[in-house]
Amino acid sequence: MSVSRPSGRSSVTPPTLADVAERAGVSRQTVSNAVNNPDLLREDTLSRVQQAIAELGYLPNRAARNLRTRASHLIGLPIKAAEEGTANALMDRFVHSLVDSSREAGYHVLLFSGTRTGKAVDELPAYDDLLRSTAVDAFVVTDTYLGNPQAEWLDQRRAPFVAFGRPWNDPDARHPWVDVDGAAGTEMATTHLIERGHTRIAWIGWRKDSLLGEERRAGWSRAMRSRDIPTSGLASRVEDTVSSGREASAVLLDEAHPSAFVCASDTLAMGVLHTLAERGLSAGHDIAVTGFDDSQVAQTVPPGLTSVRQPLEDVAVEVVKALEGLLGAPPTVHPGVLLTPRLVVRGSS
Amino acid sequence: MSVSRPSGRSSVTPPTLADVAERAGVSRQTVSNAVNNPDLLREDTLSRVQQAIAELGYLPNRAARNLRTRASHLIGLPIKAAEEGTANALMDRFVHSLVDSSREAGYHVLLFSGTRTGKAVDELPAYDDLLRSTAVDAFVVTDTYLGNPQAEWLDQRRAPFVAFGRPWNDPDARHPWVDVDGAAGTEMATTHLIERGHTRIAWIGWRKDSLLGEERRAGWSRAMRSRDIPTSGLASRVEDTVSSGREASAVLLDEAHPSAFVCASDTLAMGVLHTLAERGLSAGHDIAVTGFDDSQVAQTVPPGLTSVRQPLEDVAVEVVKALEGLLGAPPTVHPGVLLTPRLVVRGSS
DNA sequence: ACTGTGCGTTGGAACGATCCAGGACCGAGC
DNA sequence: GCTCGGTCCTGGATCGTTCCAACGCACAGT
Repeated sequence: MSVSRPSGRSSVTPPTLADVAERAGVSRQTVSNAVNNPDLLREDTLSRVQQAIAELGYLPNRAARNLRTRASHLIGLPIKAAEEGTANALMDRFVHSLVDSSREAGYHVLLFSGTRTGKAVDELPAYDDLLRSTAVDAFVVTDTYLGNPQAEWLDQRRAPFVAFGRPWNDPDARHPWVDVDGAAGTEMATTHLIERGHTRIAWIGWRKDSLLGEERRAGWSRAMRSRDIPTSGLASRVEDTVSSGREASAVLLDEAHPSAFVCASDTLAMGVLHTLAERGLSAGHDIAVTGFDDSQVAQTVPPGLTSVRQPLEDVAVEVVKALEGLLGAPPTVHPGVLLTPRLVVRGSS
Repeated sequence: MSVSRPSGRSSVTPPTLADVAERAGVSRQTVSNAVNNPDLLREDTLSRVQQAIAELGYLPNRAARNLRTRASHLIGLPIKAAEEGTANALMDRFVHSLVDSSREAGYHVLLFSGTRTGKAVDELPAYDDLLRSTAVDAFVVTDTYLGNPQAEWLDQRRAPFVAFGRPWNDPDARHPWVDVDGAAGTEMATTHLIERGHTRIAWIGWRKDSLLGEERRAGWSRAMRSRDIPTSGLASRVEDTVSSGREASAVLLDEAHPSAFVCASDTLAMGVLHTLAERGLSAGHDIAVTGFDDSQVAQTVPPGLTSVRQPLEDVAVEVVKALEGLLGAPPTVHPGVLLTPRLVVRGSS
């Protein structure tokens, strides 16, 4: 009952555990238990404390809790600049779902980016700082393409993190991951075109050193081969830019005479639409096109671009599940989750 | 020199201020000063402490610092779901720049969203929780359209925040804001079309209760009127969707025979492109079109959509400047900053 | 009556930083 | 020689929470 603070201060300072304790006539620890382990309290005590909490509008101070529990209840999410001139803006849906799922699990999402030195962006110091200053409990890493050092670095450091994307280059990586079955997506797109009567279906994908690109390509060739449709001369591998897609499709049209294109990205598919527009061909009517990611570009471009839509909302949910397993008590072995995309059919096919 | 912690623990626990102090042979407070007020130290002491810091790889514990200073060094940024089927994804550039500028000012960005109850999303409880639990120091609010209660609520609560967008509905709002001169943007677009020889230039914008939309419309009519070009019958006001843009442009083409369209958004402009495609007209060749926001859609759609590009990077920089003024010592009066966009010309005009 | 066994609750210590009041030291001034 | 003022540094208290050891109490077992 000691007056540990001058009265009248409550108008500027939020109420603390001690204030609630005094009002409810219990000790601080009991209030703490009421918040974190209600089961430990007798029913009448619990309700008395809860009423005091409600009356004062008490909410635990995060900094104090974080200090004591050695946890920040924050999840670090690195963001890269969206490339200009591409259709890639899929992070939006993912981020939003990640924020929602995280909140339900008691976490918030902290954004950060690497420091730019000249042109190259080095992200590792940023990870390091956040870890060492205990600013975040874990990371979500979204790029696990070949040669990306972050996942490996974090693994070595035994820093908790979950990857969106398989550990392509590291078969015995220990961290949890969630990914989307890209091959299944392109296979759906290709099968869809075959069912529409197409047989000469071209592939425009990424350079061979992109394992992600090779996987998507595998979906196309699997669908073709399972119906004994030849694929030779129908595949092209280029950079992920609109102009590359435009040039590749022009060459393919001249040399292989396809009636449809399956692309590894919406960006490449937009390149195909450029070629068609230049030649006075109509997408969907004369030549069919499918993309990948169901970007806003795919949704709005006339006549609508058929595209493979990744279940980013579900990915985020799985990522948070994995994070909970990582940070919670049970040392669960979370191997990896593979989700299946779906095809959104629009006017371009 | 007291052994305040069991040895061997340093391998798992990051070094603390006390560790650095012991190694450098100074008190904790001196280390703290070396980090926060280097001027107070004698030169040789400072370098000795700095060396100890470097050797141990010390970084201040965020939670402890936050607890003591009653600040989280976090800035809350609410995110809304990007609407499907529109071209609006402009947050990407803004967020990235905000993260970068914030880091330079010593802050990180915390994402949050409202809790969905049924269909409506109520964000105010989320703001309230973050404030009361001292999880963030300030907010950045990005939607200040009419009827948005957040800015007003925060103002009343005297919570520190900066708005991206003018306080349209509250002339005597006290908070700092940063905005882009939309009228200047549409005026540039319209003038550009006039210089290309167009005289019948139509406007497709938003419903009248959108002050933001009315401002953009004013830029169009200002450019027209300053050259004595009549505007009657050439304006349309609809919802911000692709289909609305398509329908509005179809009606305008039939009734007013414009040779060019200035649109309040890329989404509406895409609607125009749909109409043109349906009628076998060529954007840029037969009919000129301009959009607003320079979205990825504008950048990738054939033949390229001329669009007004907001200086989002600069907006973020100004927002952080305002935040620093708000949270720093000097109670600066930061009235409001208005930036000018620029026109990115592409094939559609 | 005496000892164990839970349950519900308690007060002190700790997390790691900063705030604050004051101490050691040194040269200047009378 | 003594005080004074300033610079540089120190040790204790504190922020608000959770961890930890232990305590009072009611009840069951020998």
